[in-house]
Amino acid sequence: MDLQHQARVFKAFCDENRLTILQILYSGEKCACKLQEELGIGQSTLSHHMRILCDAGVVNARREGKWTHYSLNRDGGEQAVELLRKTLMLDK
Amino acid sequence: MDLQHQARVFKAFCDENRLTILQILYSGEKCACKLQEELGIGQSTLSHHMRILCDAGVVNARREGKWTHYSLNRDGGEQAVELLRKTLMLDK
DNA sequence: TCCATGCATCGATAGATATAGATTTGAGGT
DNA sequence: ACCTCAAATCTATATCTATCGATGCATGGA
Repeated sequence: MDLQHQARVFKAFCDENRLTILQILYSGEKCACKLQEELGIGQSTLSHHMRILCDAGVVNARREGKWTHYSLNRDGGEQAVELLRKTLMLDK
Repeated sequence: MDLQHQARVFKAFCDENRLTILQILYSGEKCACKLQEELGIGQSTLSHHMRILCDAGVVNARREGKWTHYSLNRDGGEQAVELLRKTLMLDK
């Protein structure tokens, strides 16, 4: 088991801004500028959080021209839940 | 939704030492000294991690005389998984 | 091709976390 | 009551993370 990878995935859920981003994305795909506006944070800070969420596999990024649109990744989410179940040895 | 509480629970799984502790506890209840020995960390550091795990509700502490024995908390684990499912809007 | 714009990356900094050593607390044992 | 020992708490510090501003890098339009 790759503990480092595991820790990296769960870090996606350790920050209040990232949790808020997930909540916003539940209502559908959103542009980066929209997320930045709703959170009231700097552009580089949002980019930092989106990278962590994408790396964890729970968010998708779709590039369309100049804009990047983000959305929830259901499969990645299911995998994260499964990973937590394994971590806590709740499989059976 | 209390994002702060949510973030605090998931922080339990963001550290490699804490993930290792969970793995060790899967084989059954363990004394603090045993965990400290297996991890090769200081006593105060282990106490710090155990506090985070207990506060997150995924580990139980049982005081028996001078020793404290730690074990996995199944219910707390299930709740953490449920919380993650809610966070990722995977409830159906 | 040059400029404007959206986003990633870089550099710096403040705040949070992990760690260890020292001290305190609490439960036995003498 | 005193001593001993296990574990929590305190204090200090090094590392990590979140944040912002500046810069770089694309893409699209003039």
